[in-house]
Amino acid sequence: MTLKLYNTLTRKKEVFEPQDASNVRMYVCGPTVYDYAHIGNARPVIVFDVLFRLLRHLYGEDHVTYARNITDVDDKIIARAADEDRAISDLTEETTRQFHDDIRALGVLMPEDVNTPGATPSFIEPKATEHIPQMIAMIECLIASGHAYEAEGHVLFDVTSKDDYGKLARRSLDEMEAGARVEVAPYKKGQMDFVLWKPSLAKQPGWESPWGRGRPGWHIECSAMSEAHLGESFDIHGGGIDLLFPHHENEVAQSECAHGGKPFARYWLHNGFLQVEGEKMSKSLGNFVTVRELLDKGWPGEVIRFAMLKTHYRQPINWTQKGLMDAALELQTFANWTSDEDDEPTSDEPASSIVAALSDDLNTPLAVAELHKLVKTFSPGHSDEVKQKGIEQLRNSLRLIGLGELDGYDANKIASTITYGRDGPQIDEARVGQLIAERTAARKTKDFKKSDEIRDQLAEMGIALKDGPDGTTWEVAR
RNA sequence: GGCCACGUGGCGGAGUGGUGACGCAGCGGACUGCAAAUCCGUUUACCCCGGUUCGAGUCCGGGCGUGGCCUCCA
Repeated sequence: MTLKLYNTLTRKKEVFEPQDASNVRMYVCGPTVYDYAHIGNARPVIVFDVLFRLLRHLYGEDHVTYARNITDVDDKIIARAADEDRAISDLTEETTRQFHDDIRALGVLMPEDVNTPGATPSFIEPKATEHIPQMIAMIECLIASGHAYEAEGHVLFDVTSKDDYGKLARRSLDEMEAGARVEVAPYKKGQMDFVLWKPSLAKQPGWESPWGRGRPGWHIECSAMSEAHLGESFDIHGGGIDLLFPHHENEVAQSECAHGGKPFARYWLHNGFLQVEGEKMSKSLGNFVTVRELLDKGWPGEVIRFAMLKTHYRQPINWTQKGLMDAALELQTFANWTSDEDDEPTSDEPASSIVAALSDDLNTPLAVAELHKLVKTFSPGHSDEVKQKGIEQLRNSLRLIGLGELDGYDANKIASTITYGRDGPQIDEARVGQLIAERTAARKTKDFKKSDEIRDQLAEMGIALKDGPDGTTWEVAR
């Protein structure tokens, strides 16, 4: 199966050819830990989790290395900790824990899920604060090679020292300088030069360095951590499109200059942006949707994940309540088939149509369409053998996109929880049971007038009935 | 202001030079006492204006709209 990926570097869909098929390496920019992850933060985590799963499927579980960092030193963190009058490590550790809880609920693979104790880990979650020496070493190397300079306690990268600076974001220095709107710090040689290291006040977190006590600039951590865990040159670098400039451009500049011009990441993947109910998600509009809020409200992680994957990763998403509900109902179609398992699986192979869809630049919406088509191949009137094989393929295919845990899934219950809250409406279950018994009795004597009256009465109480072969069941109407 | 994306049926959302993806909703049918659920079938589309082509949602140019980056925010 050929994997094709859209490479931001070339702005084309390309056939993916790893440097070393026995060790495919991917780096993704992770969160800055100072607050709950919002739905926009969750997107790259989910998208690249699917890619990680696909790579493991295509190249073998032992032949993929994935690094997704935690940024735990940053001015936003410093400011938040100061606001809340708490220790920085306290804030970053708690936020990291919350982040892990959230994404685990979204069905995202965690290092402990894939790493074997004692073996080389295939999933690393490096922290910036644990790589300060590597950052300092890289900065020293950049100074020594004439790409960086020290000024007033800062170390800055000289963008004019790299001929092809701007190649990833496709901007020229002239354009950027013409379009710049900010005042330039007086110690900068060029207005686009960016900080590699900056001095820290006594109160701020800092590390001793050749340039005094200070802390790293924003971009250097990813260059240092990817080098430490994936090497100077690796296959895939992922992140949100918003990071393209300046963050990723500057990573390229730092790494390639520190590595004697050796190419940095070979394939750059960027996920699209997200809006909420048609508006930009912003603090000023007060429409930030955190993963935690959605989970607390009663949206299962699988629904959030599925809603995300229904849109191609490069497209913008308009995140809406209706979209979530649609996703919840659609997921029921698959859960209907996968929930009851009795037979031992004979294979863990997903359907080739789903692998093919994912292999075409991670086309998850097409993969979902293929899942529906797969269900149609076995749903009604087929032999048990065909059905069994189909269900197995469906289950394996869902697992490939991280939706393998649908046992007990109940869209109606979800809808009811969302509508009425976790405690639900006040329902007198004994009374409901009594009415249903009365109705059943009426139906037995073919007194359908009375039977329908009772059903109407229950409907007014917010109860919907289902008459099945094994009797009548009820649920909260939505 | 500069640079970059995106704009598909009532809604969501793939595709991207030549047979109407797929899902929801709607409509018709099966099932059901009637419904619900489930299953089967099915109507509706490519922002606007030019151009290229035998043929354009699909390529090119212009316009409009939305969004992103350039500046802390993903």
